Amino acid sequence: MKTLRDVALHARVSVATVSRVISGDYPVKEETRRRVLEAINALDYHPNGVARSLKSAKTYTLGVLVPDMANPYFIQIARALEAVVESSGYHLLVASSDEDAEKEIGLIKVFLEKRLDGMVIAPAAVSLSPELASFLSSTLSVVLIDRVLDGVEVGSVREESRQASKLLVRHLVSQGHREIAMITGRKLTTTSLEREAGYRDALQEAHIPFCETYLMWGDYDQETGYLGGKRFLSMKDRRPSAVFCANNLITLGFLHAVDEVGLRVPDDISVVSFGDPFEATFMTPKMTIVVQNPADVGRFAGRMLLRKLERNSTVHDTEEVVLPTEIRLGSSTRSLVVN
Amino acid sequence: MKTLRDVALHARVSVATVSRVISGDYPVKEETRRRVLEAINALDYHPNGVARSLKSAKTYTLGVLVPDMANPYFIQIARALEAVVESSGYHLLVASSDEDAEKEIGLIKVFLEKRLDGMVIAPAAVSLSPELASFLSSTLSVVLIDRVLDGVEVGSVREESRQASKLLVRHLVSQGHREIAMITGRKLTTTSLEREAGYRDALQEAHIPFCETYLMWGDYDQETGYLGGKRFLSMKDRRPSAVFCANNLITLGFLHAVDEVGLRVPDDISVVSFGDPFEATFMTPKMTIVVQNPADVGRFAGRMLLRKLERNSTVHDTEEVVLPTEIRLGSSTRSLVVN
DNA sequence: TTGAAAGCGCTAACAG
DNA sequence: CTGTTAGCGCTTTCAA
Repeated sequence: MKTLRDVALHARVSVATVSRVISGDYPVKEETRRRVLEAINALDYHPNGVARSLKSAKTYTLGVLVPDMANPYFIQIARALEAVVESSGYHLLVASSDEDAEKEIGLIKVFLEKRLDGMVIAPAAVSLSPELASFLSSTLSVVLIDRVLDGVEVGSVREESRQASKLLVRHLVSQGHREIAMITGRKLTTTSLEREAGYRDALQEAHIPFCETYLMWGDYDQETGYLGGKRFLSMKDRRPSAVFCANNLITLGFLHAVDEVGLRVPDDISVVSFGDPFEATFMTPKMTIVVQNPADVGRFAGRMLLRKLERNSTVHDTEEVVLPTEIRLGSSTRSLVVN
Repeated sequence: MKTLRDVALHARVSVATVSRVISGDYPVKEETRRRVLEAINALDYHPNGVARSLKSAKTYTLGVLVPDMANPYFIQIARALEAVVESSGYHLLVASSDEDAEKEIGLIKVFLEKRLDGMVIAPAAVSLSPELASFLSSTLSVVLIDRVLDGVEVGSVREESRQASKLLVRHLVSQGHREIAMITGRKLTTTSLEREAGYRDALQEAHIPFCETYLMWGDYDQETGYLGGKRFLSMKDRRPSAVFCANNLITLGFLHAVDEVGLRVPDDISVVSFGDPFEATFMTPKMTIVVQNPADVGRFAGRMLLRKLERNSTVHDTEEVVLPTEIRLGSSTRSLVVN
């Protein structure tokens, strides 16, 4: 790889002059500029961004840390994020913690060592070590998405979950369902808690007693949905008449189980879930879902991060954005009410 | 951010000693090491990877350039790639050219400037400028996937496409179809050409004349599948009895169109396509597809890249891996043959 | 076992 | 308009 010095030698000028030509906003004699440009071409010179970053203390790279790269939800967030920040000249590094708190800390450290200018985190853990937490928020521009992290006082963006869950379950109730099960992800994340709360809200509202056996905790993946399906569908005497799946992947796994057992939705069992509107359209039957909007989450988070970057201040900007969601009725539930 | 110097001052040793403690493989007196470690903790010191990279000329970061971040196919390649390289201590930067040759060149330059140690490219363009091409292959470890790039003499990995396409279409023929249309992505990419060739192979084999109006070119996205569907389904007199969709996204769009027009698969029209086995399982009806295996593509490419990195040589390793594919029959085609 | 010092390639004063 | 030079933070001889 060629360096500034090589170019300078070739063009018979100083490194400073070459640097000036490249940066563009310095007065350079036309003839000199031409010679330098020529040398750059002749030598296949590509500026060394590493050296530049060391000097300027800016990498123009941001990071996003998601809990699961296999989940389209987070991929879409990352895409939207990338689209927003790239227009301001930033690049995006995507990493996945695979829902592992250890790995998450490791990756945050990697981001720190790579001296990224800022990062967006969809936390796998509920909290970080106090040192890292306070260090993070004081050193870097950070925005949290989807979940909040105890002790990390920064801006955050997520989608409304509790009310949406309540509406979903209320819809089931209105159709006469009373044995309503729920399959959800790991305990104790912001979203899990909110979705469970919404579920309980709706039950309470309908005076349906909450039943421990109807609530299954697992991960936000297909495996959990599948296992949940197997469990609930095999309940001889009191098989639930409806199931609420807490995310898109769980839904897929659950439908797989339903199919395998030879049952049908909604004839044998009703299903409601969180999901992607497009995906849900191509499933059979069309699902009744809380329409999630990862692109908006990414956009908001991106803009918030850019704002922090510009102010390049460590202002305690603890804005907490909660985006509204809506539910979309499909044909995945059956009414038990006889008119 | 603290620096080595801060730590050295705090521990009352030289920067060299701190560096030695961190690197680990140097003899340091136990007492000194303890003091240094203490200082590191006390100061929240995180090594500056940028400075390290400048000094060592290694970034331990690889890049992957895909044509479309919205396509699960490439996402899965990236994931597998990441899994492979991370076990060797590398990080992965993912970027998308959005099928834009200009943008692709821009991103390659970004990768070059960031001094990534190597990169995997799924080219959007058919060729690069000769200079960049030769420069690339001589400067960096590069592996191509999915498509080949004229003039870039490096290793490549892709999935068999031509024979697979032929089998797919032959299956339709065996069921009595003769009006078989095809919807495919941009002209002139390796995979497009191979899939079209396979389609033609099968027609020729069955002595069915190739018909220009039955072949639609577009992009590898839902839009194209949708438009293709609208076009073919509205052919009054000679609507094709079967359609071959060249990738997963086109299939989704096509099915959307079928649905909108009020027709059904396979009763009104048969469909075969390239796709993800899992996805295809949850579509209705179960699709007849060429089972693609992006994870393997990612793994092979990753291992090939690591091999080059280790030899850290610019050996002209032009291995060209073509992974085998297979077709999986579903219920998305209807036999026109009366037994 | 430790310290001093020379760069890695670049930018930005400062001086001419 | 152009050149000289001092670092950015780190690793690594070379001496001590």
